[in-house]
Amino acid sequence: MATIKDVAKLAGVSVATVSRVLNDYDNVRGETVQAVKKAIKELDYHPNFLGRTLRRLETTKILVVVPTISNQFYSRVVKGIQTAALAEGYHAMIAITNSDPVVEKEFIDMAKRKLVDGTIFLHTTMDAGKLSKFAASYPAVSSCELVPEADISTVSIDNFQAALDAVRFLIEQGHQRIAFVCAGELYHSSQLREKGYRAALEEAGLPFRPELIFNEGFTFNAGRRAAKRLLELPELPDAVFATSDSAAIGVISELSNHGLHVCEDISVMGFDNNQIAEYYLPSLTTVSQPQFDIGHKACELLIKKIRDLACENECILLPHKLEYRNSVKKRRVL
Amino acid sequence: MATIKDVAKLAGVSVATVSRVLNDYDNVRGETVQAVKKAIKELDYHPNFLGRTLRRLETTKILVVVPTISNQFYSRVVKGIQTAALAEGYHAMIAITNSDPVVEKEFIDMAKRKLVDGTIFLHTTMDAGKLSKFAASYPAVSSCELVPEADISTVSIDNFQAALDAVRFLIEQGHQRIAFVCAGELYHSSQLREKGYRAALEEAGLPFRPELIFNEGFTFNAGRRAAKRLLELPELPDAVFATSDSAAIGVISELSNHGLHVCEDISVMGFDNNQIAEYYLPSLTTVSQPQFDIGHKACELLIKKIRDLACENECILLPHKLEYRNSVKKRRVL
DNA sequence: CAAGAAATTGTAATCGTTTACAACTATCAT
DNA sequence: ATGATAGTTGTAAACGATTACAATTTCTTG
Repeated sequence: MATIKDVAKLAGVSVATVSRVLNDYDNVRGETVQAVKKAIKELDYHPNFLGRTLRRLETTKILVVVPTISNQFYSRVVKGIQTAALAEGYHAMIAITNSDPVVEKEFIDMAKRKLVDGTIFLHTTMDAGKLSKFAASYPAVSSCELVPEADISTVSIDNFQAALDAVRFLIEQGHQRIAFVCAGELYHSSQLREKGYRAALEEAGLPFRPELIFNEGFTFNAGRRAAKRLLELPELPDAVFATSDSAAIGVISELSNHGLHVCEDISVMGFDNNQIAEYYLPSLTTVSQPQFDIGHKACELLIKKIRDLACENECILLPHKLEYRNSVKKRRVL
Repeated sequence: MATIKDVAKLAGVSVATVSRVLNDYDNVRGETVQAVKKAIKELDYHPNFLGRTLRRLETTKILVVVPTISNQFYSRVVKGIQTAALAEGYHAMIAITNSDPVVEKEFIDMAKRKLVDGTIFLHTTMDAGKLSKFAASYPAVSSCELVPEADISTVSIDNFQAALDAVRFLIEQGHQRIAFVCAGELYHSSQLREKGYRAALEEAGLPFRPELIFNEGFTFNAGRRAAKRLLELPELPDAVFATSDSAAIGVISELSNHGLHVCEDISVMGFDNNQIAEYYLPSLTTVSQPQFDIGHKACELLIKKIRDLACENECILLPHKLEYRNSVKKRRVL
């Protein structure tokens, strides 16, 4: 493998001059530049990044810690991150943790060991204390699934308001017994959405029924499990609000297996607005999150942090939107 | 940021000794080890990876070049890669190119500049010449979407045989007019599958009808477009074989919009066996690819290459399998 | 207790680059 | 011819680790 020395020797100049050519300095004579470029080509030389990185102490890489990429939600956020990163000359590297703290720790180590300039967490298993401490010493941003009380810049939607809006809509359509499929205490977003759900019931004067809360998770199978349990209730709900599109589809799938027609017999609403929400039959009424923008903004905040670790933390909420499709029964207009 | 020097000073030893402690050498006195570890803890020191990497000229990172992660197919392959990598002490980093040659080039540069030890392409925009040249100088493996004639280790399924099996199955179920939704010349896999499709027709003595070939692509919308065109045919086909599950679902969705019932009125078969194939209504009969295993094997081959760049190239074909579900009409048993 | 062996530690070179600084060359006004 | 100036180029010291080799200390044994 050719190094800068080989190039220097072949071009008959010093390594410093080669380096200057490589970095487009304008204080090198035209002829010299040509000679160096010729040597580079001849040797098929590619500067070793580690040398530069070590010297400059910057990698122009950022790490994105993701629980999974099977979920389209995250893949869209990642795309937003990557776009913003590229625009500023950074490269986004994705680390999939499967929410395994051990794996996550390994990747965080990469950040601590300066293999990347900064880290974006789309979900972390760290608690507020650990995360705050990490963010104090290394550029980092938390997004999507936040850690309450952590001292770090964040980007997400207003999960409380989004759920409130969704359930309000269901109520407006005449639904009263509304089941809620959520992911439990482990996910802050789920808790906030549950608060929104309750707030909507309360403002409409509807009773909160604990038996309609299904703490099963975000996945398709979680939705299925919830639907199975729900079908055993003495009285069926009018509507189901699931905190993810996957779970919503799991619900629909299971209800269909039992001969129920979603929309006609029972309404189902999702969350996220993944592609599947649009493509499913019936297409899914859902809460749309600006996934790309979330990623984009998170990356911008991170780069700000990379440039000035001491800069003020920002907590950004981006707007959500209801997406009206065919899984929710419309109020009959009299 | 603390460096090894700071630790050495605080512990009252040389940097060499600290390094030995860091790397678990057994020729350091117990007390010294303790002193060094204490200093490390006190300074919250994390060895800078770049120093080590530069010295050892290995990064223990591998790069996975992916066109997209929105497609579950790739995310499962990536999971296989990551698992195999971790088992050998490597970390997989994912680079999303959107099949943009410029972006891909940037990431390939990372490999050339030694920021990673090796590269796995799940799809590349390079031609055979470029890819072969790259693979000759840098550890690399090509997988999933291969480049014909390229000199590089590969892992995939036997796309010809898989399509042959699929179409044979459709024919066995009594279908005769079988449409084919594929991705055209850009994708070698698609071409091979078309050959398999033709071979199956031929061996059954069925005519090949060019008007039943729909070169639209792998996506949901590709499937929709194909279905739209297909609905304008003077005579409807009995079955549609799509080269991806997404496209198959696009077909189903569009056909449903026109009041056709998939399975009863027309059969649809997919390819890949993504989660959606199982979850869709109707669930999708499809060709299952061993996605995890493909990734796993590809990573193994890559690590072999990293350890010995000159080792023989291997071209591995993994077994596929038909997954029988509810989108294909069964032959009536008389 | 001396001498050699073994265990432990330190010194300094090294990986491939960047960059401060010095040094050299050419140009030009005086 | 001289000195100042600007434009090029080279020298050598970083960056933060690892590691060959040398040096030191400790242990063993006759």
